[in-house]
Parts: sequence; structure tokens; C-alpha cells
Amino acid sequence: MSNRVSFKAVQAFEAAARLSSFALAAEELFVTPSAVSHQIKFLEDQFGVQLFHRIHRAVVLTDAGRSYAEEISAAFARIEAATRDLGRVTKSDILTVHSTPSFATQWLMPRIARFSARNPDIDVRLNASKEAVDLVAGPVDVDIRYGPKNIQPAGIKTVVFPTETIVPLCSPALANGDHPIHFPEDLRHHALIHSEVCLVGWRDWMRKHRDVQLDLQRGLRFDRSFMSISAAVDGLGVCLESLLLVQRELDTGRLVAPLGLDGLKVQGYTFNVLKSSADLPKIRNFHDWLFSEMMGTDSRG
Amino acid sequence: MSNRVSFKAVQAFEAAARLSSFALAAEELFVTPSAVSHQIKFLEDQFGVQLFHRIHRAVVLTDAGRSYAEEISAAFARIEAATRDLGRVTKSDILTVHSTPSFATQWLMPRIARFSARNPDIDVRLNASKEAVDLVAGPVDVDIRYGPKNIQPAGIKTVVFPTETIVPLCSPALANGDHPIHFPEDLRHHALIHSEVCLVGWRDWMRKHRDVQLDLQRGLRFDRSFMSISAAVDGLGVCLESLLLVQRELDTGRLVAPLGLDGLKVQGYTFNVLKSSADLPKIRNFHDWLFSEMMGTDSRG
DNA sequence: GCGAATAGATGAGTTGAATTCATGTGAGGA
DNA sequence: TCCTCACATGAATTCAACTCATCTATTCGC
Repeated sequence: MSNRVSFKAVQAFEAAARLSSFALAAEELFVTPSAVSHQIKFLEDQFGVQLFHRIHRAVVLTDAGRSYAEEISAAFARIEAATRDLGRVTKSDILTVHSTPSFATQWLMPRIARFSARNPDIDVRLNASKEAVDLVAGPVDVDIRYGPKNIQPAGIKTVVFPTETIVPLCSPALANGDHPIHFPEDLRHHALIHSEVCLVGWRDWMRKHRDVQLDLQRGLRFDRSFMSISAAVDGLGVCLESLLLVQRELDTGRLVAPLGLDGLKVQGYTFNVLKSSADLPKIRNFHDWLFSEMMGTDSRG
Repeated sequence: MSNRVSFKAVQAFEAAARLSSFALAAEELFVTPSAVSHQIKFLEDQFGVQLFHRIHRAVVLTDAGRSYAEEISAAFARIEAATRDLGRVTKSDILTVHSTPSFATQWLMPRIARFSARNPDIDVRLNASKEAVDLVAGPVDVDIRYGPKNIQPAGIKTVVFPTETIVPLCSPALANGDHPIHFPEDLRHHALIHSEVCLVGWRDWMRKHRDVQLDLQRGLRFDRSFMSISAAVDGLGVCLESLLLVQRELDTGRLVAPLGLDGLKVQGYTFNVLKSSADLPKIRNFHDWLFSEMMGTDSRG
């Protein structure tokens, strides 16, 4: 069988063939010329083919030896190159996470360092875009999507996020300014900030507060939540956003929830991975970390 | 350095990666699972990169391990294929000899078995054609050429053959038939066979025998000596050929030299090899054998 | 839930494949 | 002619790689 190949012997032969000398090969391999001689004799005896001509005080490859050497030299070079590369790698796994821009900016970015610290062997890469990615085709391991669950392609495992709470948010200056906000109707005095892709908007909020009449035409409109949040931080109005995305702003006091932290409930985000890779340690670790981190956040919020 | 790679360890890793199991890899390598575990741990420690995830009761490649495994698997497959091929090779050297068709047919063919018998490790291949071959470009080791020495390309070593003797030859039936041939003038009664590429022809012979008038227009014409010889054997006339090419026919009595074995002297054949390969054992052996064989032949002729 | 079974990890002890050492051979150069 | 160099070869030695014994963690069957 092929596993009867002595790689030691092949290695010795490769060096000797390349250097056309047993002595130089021995030097390269940090052994004595005798060892090289033994190994090559062993190879020749095993296959019954002479690989070197021993002439005067040198060795010359036979045709069989030359063609064999050409083949294995290339293979050895490849192994050595791969091994050299391996030495340069410091992380054993690469975790590529794709998500919507808002989730990436508002939730993942502030927290991902914590994941990396707990998983030093995982090299995390974050991508963000509006479009869902093809997990089968691409190098992306995890896709965090927002919106109604479409028909899932076979082979994709989808885990829904915990229900989010959507509340009006604004800068503290706005909430405590000339027109302080204490009750829903106080919003009449302020500009509304609309997030167009959000599953729930001011229209849904008004269904819960039928006594308050707000002009839905008013205000800024953004197609990304993180822009609405940024506008709210800048005091441009009141946005209606998920607490999931504004933890950082609430913690640092850049935003406040003038009407409290209770509000509309919605389930929008999903965690998507290939079924076949769902059990990989890097995926499990990320999944478990993400959901436990989110639970912690929720309990605080 | 790269030679600090333990190929044993890489081999163990390759098998384990391919089989996704230390136990199966151990079985394949005829060792215990413990040995595989040790080797892979050694590799991981040496490069500081985890190659496998140890989960529940199985092992799964890390990303680093997978990319490494892909590289080395290909290299290992190549080594094993080359080694398998090596096992099928029985001769360590291939000697490719090209010559003119006549020398191949008349001299080499009958004798080459003797060379092979004395050099069982050399696989001899004979090619014959009128054209000189490009020793630099092609797989041909030796080219035996006929004719005036052209300007030699650099890097070609040319050895001239011993001087040949050219004499009239015919079948015994013709020599002892109705018009027996004992003296040059007896040839008048017979058809002459002409070899067009020969360096000497009947015209040259007549210069040596000015008293004999022969009609040079008569007779068969061939562009290869072996055809002329074959025609003479068939009793179609008298050819003028080198003793070098008719040893076999003289020995078996199919041809006779009615006017004796002395005649025109000519030096036509050359032995051509690459200077760079002239000292290869297979070339030296062939060269030495060929010239010693020719000397033996000459001393007999 | 509990124990049995499985797959691998680990450290100590053992072994034999590979190495060194001592010596031999033969060709080439001083 | 002798010396030197490069490799060959057989016996002795060694240490890298293996086995063994034991341990851990997880799964599976009951």
C-alpha cells in the first residue's frame, strides 16, 4: 500500500536529488551522509529501481530518479509552503458575519470586541449591507437579517431574535427643552423621524395611542435605522426605534426614552446559518454569545 | 526552517483530516489512536494554531486546519502517485537512440539485444529516420548520422566511426552462376545496384578500376542502403556497400563479396550526443559498447 | 436520570526505525 | 604512488515515535 512509503526516505532522496550530493543533503537535513546513503539505498531496494548512478566521487540521477524527483520536489515545495503559511496564521478560525447596516453599527460593533476577547482563536470579520447574502455560495458564516421571514432555502437554519421593544426616543435636550415630553400627546410639538424599513412605524404607534393626533407627513425620513438614531441624537426630532439598537446611546445619555421603556413589541431580526455549519464551534460560540449578550441587554433595558 | 517539519506529524494530520477521525487515521497508519493524537498535538503546539476542534466525541477541522489539509492532501496524493509509478518502473534509465534507417536495420537491430543483456537497467528505444534529430529539444540521447559533417551546433559532441570498407556484394547464386564474378571486369555481365545517399558509388569504384567499363545508367537505384542490400540478397544485381552494414548477410551466407573484402575506404557515420549528457552512465555505456562491438566486427571483416 | 460506551487527551514507559560510528571501496588529483 | 574525497556498509546506539494505562467529556440506551 501507499502508506508503506517512508517519508523520511523520500525526503532524503528529494534533498539529495536537488543538491546532487548525499553530503550536502545530509548537511541540509542535519544528519550524517551515512544516514542519507542508508535511506536512499532503502528506497532503491524497496522499489527495485536505481535512482542514482554512483560515479567517481559524485552521484547522478538516473532517468527514473529524475522523473521521480521532479514530481516529489513540487509536492514537497507545496507542503513546505503550506506549512510556512500555517506558521503565520494566528487564529484557527475565521468567522464572517454579515448583517444589516443598522444592527452592525448599533449592536454588533460596540460588542464584538467582547466576543473576540472571549474567543481569541477566532478571527472575526464583519460585513454589512441591505441585501441578504448567499450563505451557500459565499464565505459568510452568519447572516443577521431583518424583516419578514421569506421562504427559507433548504439547508439554512434560522433562529429568531427575542422580541424587541420599540419606543420613541430623542435627545435629552429635546425631552427636557421648551416642549418637554412626558405624555404621548407632547409629541405633537416635535418633528417625527421615520425609518422606512422598520417593521413598525409611527402609524403603528398611533394605533396604540388613538387619542393622540400626529402629522405623519412631518419629519425626516431615512431608509436605515442607524440614520434615524443619529438624527435623534443630533436633536433633530423623535425617532421610533428598537431598544436593541440604542443601548449604547441610552447608556451614554445621548438618547432618552421620554415615554418609558415599554412600547410596541416586534420580532424582526433573524440569525441565519447553514444547517451544515450550525454545529461548528465558531458558529455555536457566536450564536450562544450573541443570544446571551442580547438577553443581558434585554434584562437591563 | 522548513526542514523542521515533522513529516510523520503532517502525515498523521492528513489522514485524520481526510477521515475526520483520529481513530480511523490510526487504523490507516497501523498505529494506535494515541499516536495520532500525540502527533497532531505536536503539530498544533509547534505552530501555535489549533487544527481540530474537539467536540463531543468527534473532531472537526478548524478553518486553518481545513485550508492546510487541502494543500497538503494534494501534495501527498502527488507523492503517493509518483511513488506508485516508481514501483512500476523496472529500468532505471531510458536510452533513446536515433539513427539512419540503414544503420538501424543492418547494424543496430541485430546487435542491440547484446547491449540490453549487458545493461539490464537500461530501457533501449530505437528510432530511425533520414533526418537528423534535435538532441537539445527532444528525448533522443544519441543520434547516429551519416554523411559529411555539417557545422555542429554548440553543445553537441561528435565521435566519428572507424573507417568503413566498401566492396561489391551479391548473392552467392549470382557470384557462382552463369557469369561467375572473379575479377572486376566480370561485373559487366551484371546489373548494378545504386545507393543514392552513399558517400561513395560505382563512379568512385570505377576510378579505382579504370580498365573496367561499366554502364552507370544500368540497374536499380535506391535511396537507402538497406534496400540495395535487400535487392542484392534477392539476386537482383551487385551492390556496392559498406561491410559495416552487411555483417549479418555475410555471416549467414546470403551475400558474398566476390572481389574480396578489401576496397574503397570511407568515413561516413558519426556518433552524436549532447556534451552535457556525454558522461551519463547510460551514454558512456552505449558509446563504449558500440565502438567495441564495431572493432570486433572490423577485426572479423 | 444513571450507567455504559465511545472518542479523544495525556503522561510515563518502551521500542525499533533511523541514525551514528567505524571502516571499506574506488576514482581522481598532487 | 599515495592521499583525499564521496559514498557504501554493517554493527552499535539512540531518541523520536509509539504503546499502555489512565483520565475526561459526551452521547446513547435503558
